[in-house]
Amino acid sequence: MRSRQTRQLEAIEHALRSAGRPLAIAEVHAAAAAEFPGLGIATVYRAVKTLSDDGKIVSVAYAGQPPRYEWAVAQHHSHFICHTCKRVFDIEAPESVPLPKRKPRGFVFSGDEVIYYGTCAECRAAQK
Amino acid sequence: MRSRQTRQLEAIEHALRSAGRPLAIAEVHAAAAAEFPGLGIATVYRAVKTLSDDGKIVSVAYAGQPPRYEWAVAQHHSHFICHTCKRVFDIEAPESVPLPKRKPRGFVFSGDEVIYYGTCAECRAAQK
DNA sequence: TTGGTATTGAAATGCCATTATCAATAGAAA
DNA sequence: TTTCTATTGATAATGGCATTTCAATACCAA
Repeated sequence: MRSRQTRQLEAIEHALRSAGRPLAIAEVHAAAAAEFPGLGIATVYRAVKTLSDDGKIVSVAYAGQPPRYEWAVAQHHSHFICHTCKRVFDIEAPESVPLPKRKPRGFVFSGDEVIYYGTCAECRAAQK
Repeated sequence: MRSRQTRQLEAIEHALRSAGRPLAIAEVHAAAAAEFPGLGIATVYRAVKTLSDDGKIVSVAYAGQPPRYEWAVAQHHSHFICHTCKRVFDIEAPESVPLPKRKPRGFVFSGDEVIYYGTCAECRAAQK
């Protein structure tokens, strides 16, 4: 039961809230440590766990990458993954995704998700 | 450089080829061991690595789950993930996925992927 | 068949993200 | 302030896969 407001907590929350995209633990640590030097990695893990339990952030994980966390927003959105740097960006979700024409007998669908792949602006600039 | 054809290799290849869906290492081991009792897990890792290097199988990985491997097929397809057992099934890919209306400046898209979620027939039957 | 050696199984080892430990620190109530 | 104790940071411990090691085994060319 968290009962005290600390500077490190504020830095971590701020990092996640202002990122606008899902951050891996290492990314959260880097961003928050810029605001609060000396921040320990264990504190990041603890804070992320608390924020996750409280529903303030949600986790996202893709293909062989460590889980990432992003500030929970009501609005539905999709993700864009850069093949080069592996970072995940938020993009506007498509209006609708077609249901598969055939589904295996007995399967019940509950949702879907679209992932777009490509190269982000930074990586594209870097490889020129 | 693999230069001998062994029974364990055959069992592993057969398991992957006949599965029709991506298998985790543990699943490959279970299926192949049914055909070749005593099969070691290290052999599965070695075989999967070789098959992967040869391009005979491709790997897929989702959210917190270990990577899975499926026999490489030319045909494009999507995956269905069962929320309950976490297994991944192949399903026919949708004809087309809408491109996002707005893309961040400088991003270049190279492809997309749709993941469907739900409950598989087995798990649905089990929870009744 | 036989012999040389690639391959195997079991166990040890490596790797690394996450968690637990614990003394020191710093919120915040009084 | 002072005091109590939640929280922190450093680091050790853990847990999970994955890889390496090595003596025993079994392909397969001759």
